[in-house]
Amino acid sequence: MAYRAFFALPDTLVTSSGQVTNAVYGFTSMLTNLLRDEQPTHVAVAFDAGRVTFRTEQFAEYKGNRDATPEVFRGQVPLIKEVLEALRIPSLQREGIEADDILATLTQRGTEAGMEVLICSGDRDALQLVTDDVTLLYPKRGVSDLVRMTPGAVEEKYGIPPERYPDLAALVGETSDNLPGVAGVGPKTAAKWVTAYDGLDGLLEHVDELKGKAAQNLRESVDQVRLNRVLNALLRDVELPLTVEELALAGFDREAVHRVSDTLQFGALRDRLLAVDPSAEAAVETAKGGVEVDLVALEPGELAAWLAARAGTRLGLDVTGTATPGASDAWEVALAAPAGNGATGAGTAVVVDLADAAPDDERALAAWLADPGAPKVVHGAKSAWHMLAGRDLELAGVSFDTELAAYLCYPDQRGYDLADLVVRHLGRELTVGEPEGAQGALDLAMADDDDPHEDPRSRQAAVRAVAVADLATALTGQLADRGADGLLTDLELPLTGVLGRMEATGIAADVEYLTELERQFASAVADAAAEAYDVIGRQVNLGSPKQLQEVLFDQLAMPKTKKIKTGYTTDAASLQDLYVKTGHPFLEHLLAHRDVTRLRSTVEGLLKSVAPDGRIHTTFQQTIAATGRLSSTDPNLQNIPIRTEEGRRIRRAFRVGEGYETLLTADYSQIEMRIMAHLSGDEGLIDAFRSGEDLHRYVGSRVFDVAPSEVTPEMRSKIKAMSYGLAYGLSAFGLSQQLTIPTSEAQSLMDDYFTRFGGVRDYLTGVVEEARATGYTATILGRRRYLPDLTSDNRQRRQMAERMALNAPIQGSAADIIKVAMLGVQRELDSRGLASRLLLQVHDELVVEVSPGEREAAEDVLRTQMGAAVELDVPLDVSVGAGATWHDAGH
DNA sequence: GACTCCACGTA
DNA sequence: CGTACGTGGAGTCA
Repeated sequence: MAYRAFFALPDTLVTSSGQVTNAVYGFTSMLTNLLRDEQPTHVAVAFDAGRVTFRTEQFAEYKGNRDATPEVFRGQVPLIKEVLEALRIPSLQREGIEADDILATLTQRGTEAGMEVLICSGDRDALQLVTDDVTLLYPKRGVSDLVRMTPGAVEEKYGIPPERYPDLAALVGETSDNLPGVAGVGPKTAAKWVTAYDGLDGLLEHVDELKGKAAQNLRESVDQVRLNRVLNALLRDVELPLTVEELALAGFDREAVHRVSDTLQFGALRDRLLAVDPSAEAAVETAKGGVEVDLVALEPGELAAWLAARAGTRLGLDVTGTATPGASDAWEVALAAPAGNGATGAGTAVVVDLADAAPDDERALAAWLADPGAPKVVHGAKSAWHMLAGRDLELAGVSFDTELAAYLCYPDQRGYDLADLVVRHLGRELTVGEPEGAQGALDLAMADDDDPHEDPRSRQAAVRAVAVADLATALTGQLADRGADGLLTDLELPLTGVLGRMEATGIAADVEYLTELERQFASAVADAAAEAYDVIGRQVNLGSPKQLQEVLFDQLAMPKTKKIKTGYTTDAASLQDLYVKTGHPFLEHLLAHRDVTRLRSTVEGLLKSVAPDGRIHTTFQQTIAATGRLSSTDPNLQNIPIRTEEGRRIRRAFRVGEGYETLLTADYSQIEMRIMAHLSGDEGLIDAFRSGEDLHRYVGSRVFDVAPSEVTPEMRSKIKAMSYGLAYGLSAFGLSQQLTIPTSEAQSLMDDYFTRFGGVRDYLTGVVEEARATGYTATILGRRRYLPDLTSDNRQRRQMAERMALNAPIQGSAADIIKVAMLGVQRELDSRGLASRLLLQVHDELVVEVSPGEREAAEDVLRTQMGAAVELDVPLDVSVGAGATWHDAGH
């Protein structure tokens, strides 16, 4: 069936890392439909074990006409087995035996056990197994269109009962098995003979009585026919490691289903798959039983006592509201003691409606939330912090964050949705357990609006709070297994508060200036477009790569660029290249148009993001980057232009705010190279940093074997490109492209580099080897990234994973360091009573808004805390700049 | 409207 | 055939 899927589906079904998935996708899809439509109680999947079987021993040419199994298919077989493992469906195979023999054996045993049996196979030999209790689902077309072959259907199609089918096949032959049939004998003749003589044996006994050409041919190939009959008989007594009872569907390993769906990039198929999980129903039923949450309806004023009764217990906390930095609000708070404590196994929860809580309860809640000694578990502490801050409620004492914990355990995952984590780690669905007597959500919705305990949304909040508390227990162990408990407690969790403050503060924007900038960029866009249209004599959408391809490669017949999925690339590097080759003025205007369009859209985005307070509040994502970096969204303030003068104009729009003295920026110089020096222990590189000499000049003098003063700017830039490239797994080819030099020259440059800095080479090869052995890379603070693809059979996937393994410890350690520094900076600003405040982080840079008179103190805090974040074998160099705008504060 | 692809900005 | 991100526009599909 997998093989059929392989041919039925296009090989363009491929993951982003290049793994073709048509066979595994098609197979899984078919299996999903079977599970859904047939509702089997027991399932197994049989595999062929190899080309050599007992049949090839009896007839060397058996299946000898088959081409070698395509590599692209073969590579997917282990993936199919992974899927099956996740579904807890046994895979069976045996050396020397074919899959259909295993199916025949299982059919035999199942029938003996009184079961009804369904066989799904593309091999017609399986027809012989069909009985009143056994149906063959035979693929008609592709893999989704299955015909139910019952005894009646076999009879109708072949004119014989199923048990006679092998007799017929022996006479007709089987092309796909390379079994020759009797010349001139097709299914019609064969069926007639088999019926007339009551089977093949009867026929062969009376072979001399038959008349005609076909009969003559039969007499000449009796031996082959007998052999065919022996070979096409399926074995029904293969020794198997499992009994049929052991094939009972156990329910999916949902975590594994998610994991394998992640790697295979199953989207809709993942959902279809999870929807047919036989265990899901059980989970939902449990929830319906109402054992998940016991939502206590407190009388006004009772919250303090409820909390006091649970003093010291870690409670789950769920805040409902909106977490828009600078405009956040909280509406409702749910608190829960974890399930499993009470006799019923249900979590106990209370819900506080912030809009109309009794003053006593409000005070009790505020005190508990702000109490650092009252431990809390949250899913997404930063959001909760924002929402509560919107109500002037302080949040402290968060001892666990299930979102951050899941991120630290599985940093490569796309998201950490609470419902998904609950399913993965608790084997439950995040559904509202219905209270005793209630008929459903509709009744709940129609209940008294004023009582939060009757509101389904309140119950949902309570369920989340319980789930978070339970999840914390499950994830605590996993976190400890990965040695990441310290990272959570000492780094990521305290950082949420720092980030929350930064986001809430925002950075002041000069709206008038931005508006004027937008006007200028917009007019430059129009000019560039007009000139471009003029050159080619027509108007096209310059923002459409598709239309540009027509202009460049059809109308102007320019040389083709690098191929991409949708034709040929029109990216800036290629356009520049084309311009050098053709000197065509259209390209000049097009490139200018691109630049200025981009700038305009950046400015537009910023203008849209300015909040009523005149500041831009980004959101720092703490659980996105697999290396441990932060990312910035809505808007992204980590990719504001800096390289070109035009772009730098945008940085002037970020200003020191009213009532503050100046902006201060502090960045680490060459932090990644310093980490490389530290991790590799390469003495040359360490000396380079200790010498205080310009790094690239120093390295250049060693590689080119000249005095540092002799290093030309050209040499220096080559060295710089290579040094940074090394941390990304740059190849000689990549280097040659970047520097526009021959690959051979790039290769010898790299060779020379590694001769001088052997420690770097040893480190880089060592880090990949170690990651392959352990399965993960680690940063200096022990942040892990798991890279299962390091042992992939697929070269593209493997090499991609190798480059990730090279980069992750370096980029990730830099991320660790600046996070530690941020905690230190915040702590020092607070303890010294300074009003200056952190605004932004851009991977190796911090931006601070300085309160009047604190210029020197703030700079001291930045230099000290950033410089002392960790102890490396090389100094951490920090450079600081000040100015009224981000541009002027830069350096 | 949801999604993918391309292109491009940052470190 | 260099890692890590986020965004906006074009194009496509249901």
